[in-house]
Amino acid sequence: MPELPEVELYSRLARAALGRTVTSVSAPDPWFIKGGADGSTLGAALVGRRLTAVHRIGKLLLIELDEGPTLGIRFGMTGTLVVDGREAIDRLIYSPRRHDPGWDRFSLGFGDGGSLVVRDPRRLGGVMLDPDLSRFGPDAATVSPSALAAGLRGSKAPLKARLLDQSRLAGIGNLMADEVLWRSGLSPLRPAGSLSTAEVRRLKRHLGRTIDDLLERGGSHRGDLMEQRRPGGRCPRDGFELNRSTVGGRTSWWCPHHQV
DNA sequence: ATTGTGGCCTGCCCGC
DNA sequence: TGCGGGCAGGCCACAA
Repeated sequence: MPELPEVELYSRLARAALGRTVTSVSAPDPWFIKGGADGSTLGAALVGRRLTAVHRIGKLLLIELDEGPTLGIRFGMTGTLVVDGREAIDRLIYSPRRHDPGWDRFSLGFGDGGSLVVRDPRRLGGVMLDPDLSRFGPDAATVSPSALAAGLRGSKAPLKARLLDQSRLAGIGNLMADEVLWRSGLSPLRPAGSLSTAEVRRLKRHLGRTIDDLLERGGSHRGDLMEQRRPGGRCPRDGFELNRSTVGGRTSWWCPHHQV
């Protein structure tokens, strides 16, 4: 599903549209437009503008337009980005493989005939103008060790819940949280504030490596733990049967032996 | 303020 | 063969 690695790949794909001018906006699904805008306000804000920059913060894609607003795109659980008919990701877990044109929830048409399309079967994503960035914590890909420690300090919430909290640390979703905790040897149930300095360092190290690996492998579902996230699944490291329960409101799998 | 819960969305999979 | 219930999780509103 679209977590930090997927959205990073989307942002790289979106850069193919830099410098082009928007000539049309299609927003057939009012539900998909967030923040009080609608199809006509989006059209008025975007048509005639040139794409000047693409950024990412956490799971949010940001597209800047010259002398215009910033377009924010969220991908929810099943959203993909398609530029000039090309997709950034060959397969998205939990998302249907077939294609229904009705799943194209928003698109920009460019003067050269190309397009940028947000495709989202389950409609959990959305687009907005000038998203509020103040509600995001530091991006998980670039967070400093001290900022990570500050984000965990003093919290009694389960470590995994804290990692999923986008206002504390932006970009981690359910699958990557399980993968990082498994690699770090930390239980998702540990109170976030109970980690020692050494454990925070270890978490930070594995966070960086996990993001690098998943980016290279092409998605958050390509983790080493993924295949065993199922009933009867066993820890790839030591063979113990994995625990499964809901932590932070999400289905969680972890090794009862080496994740402590 | 912090933490936890439930609901939204919809396609898919399993059992009957 | 068709059908219905359960499941998936990012995000938000709301409660304690």
